[in-house]
Amino acid sequence: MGTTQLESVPEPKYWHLKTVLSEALDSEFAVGEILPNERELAARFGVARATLRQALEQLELEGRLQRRRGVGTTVAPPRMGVDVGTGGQVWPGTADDGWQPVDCDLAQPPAAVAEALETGRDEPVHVVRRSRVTHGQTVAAELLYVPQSSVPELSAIDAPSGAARARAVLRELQRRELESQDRSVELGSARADDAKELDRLPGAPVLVVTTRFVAEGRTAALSVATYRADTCRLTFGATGDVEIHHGPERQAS
Amino acid sequence: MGTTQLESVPEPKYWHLKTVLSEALDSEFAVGEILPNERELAARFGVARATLRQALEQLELEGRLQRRRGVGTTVAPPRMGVDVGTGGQVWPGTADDGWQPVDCDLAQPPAAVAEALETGRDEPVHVVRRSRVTHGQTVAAELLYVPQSSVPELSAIDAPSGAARARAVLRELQRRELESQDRSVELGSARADDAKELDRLPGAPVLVVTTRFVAEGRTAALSVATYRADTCRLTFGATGDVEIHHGPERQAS
DNA sequence: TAGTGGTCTAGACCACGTT
DNA sequence: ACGTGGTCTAGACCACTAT
Repeated sequence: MGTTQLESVPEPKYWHLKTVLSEALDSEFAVGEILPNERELAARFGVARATLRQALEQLELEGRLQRRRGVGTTVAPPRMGVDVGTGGQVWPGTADDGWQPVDCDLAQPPAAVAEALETGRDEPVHVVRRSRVTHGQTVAAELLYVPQSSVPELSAIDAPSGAARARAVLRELQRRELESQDRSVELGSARADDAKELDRLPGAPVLVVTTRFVAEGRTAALSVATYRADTCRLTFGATGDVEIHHGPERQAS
Repeated sequence: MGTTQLESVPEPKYWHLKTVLSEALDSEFAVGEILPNERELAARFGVARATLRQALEQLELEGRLQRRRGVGTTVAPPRMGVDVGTGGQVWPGTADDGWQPVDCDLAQPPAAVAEALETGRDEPVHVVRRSRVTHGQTVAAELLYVPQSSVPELSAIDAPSGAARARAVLRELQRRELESQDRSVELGSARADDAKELDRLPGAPVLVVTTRFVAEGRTAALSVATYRADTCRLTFGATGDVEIHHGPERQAS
């Protein structure tokens, strides 16, 4: 037969689109460049806008694109390597690692956190909020849960709340001896408050890094940090400059 | 005024839906239970099917649901903790960690990999494929790139390819002294082949763990492992049984 | 063959940032 | 005010799994 094998394996349109766009990004666009808008791209490829969006969503998930409402779709720079677990075993706030205390108050933690901290169900704990800024961008938001028993000498008079109190809690925590820590990473979606801090929409994909700090045989603190999954590559160990990435990258003029 | 504050902050429908469903999952459904189908759920909530699907997608991303074409939507068990980086610094294949060699052949690596390996552009390297099985489920697929210079004594006669050769490459690799290794984690989407191995659709969200093995000052091997993001929580360090999770969970009868 | 989730369409309106 | 991406609808058909 003279027929070429058309769609004998019906690859989804959005998948094929994604491939085509991905190659175009490598060869025809520079980092920071603005793509044509969705309606035009859809028309150009002869698909419905929803289908085009499905392809764009995937590319954004992979960190190739950045979309902003009211602005447009731009070509994203390669993901930045963000070091997690500097030097292995240190209390939070010890190193100058880009974490900035935001505020702190006393609140009842979620049930799952209370369980990990081995505190009573209704016992309030210190909740320290911090945000991490790298290369001028907020890449992570953290909630650090510290049981009152972990910082017994904290004076309530110092500051009732706010960044000053956050620093005080961290300072008291660092006076204890850190036995060990363990960490886990999983995929999540940004809660409304985290999303705002990270300059993303609610539900945006994030990498949730949970760290448990152990001192004197007990969980002395629990950190839940949410990193922007689109722009961050979490690195562990010495050098964080390994670049495993797609093709050529140029800079927008 | 007698008006209640209706939608003064117009929260998206799918977002609200997600919240409602999430609570229902906690209180009214058991792990493994099958939800009503999408058309019925959409009708029940009075939304279009696409909107309902947007909520389900998010819940699946968070590991709360599992959807299978032709079958239905089921309540997912809590994510399993998968240890990454057992004992810190060991060659792949040393520990009994659930990794199984699949096959191996000589191929030209992607440009980015060749760069990290510091091999010549067109120089073929050993590509070992392995898959990791935990609790009876394939949770990860790996491509391990090993330059020929890292396993100089590998005899070509042993086996031309296949699992036997994969084991041979690993064995030779383990004879060298491992200096250090560094690792990074980022979000990706499954390529077609990985997706098949992981029993997911192409484009499914995965956690990509890249490990660089250093021996004699050079990158002796590079591992790119893709983990199912929906079912896995990657753990680092001693105990991997910290459970930071949502509400109550029951078991399906 | 029946029922499920996956893909796709062609519209509409809304929220947001810029001008 | 305008243009962007974000949300939503009401359909249609397809691919897969189980019976």
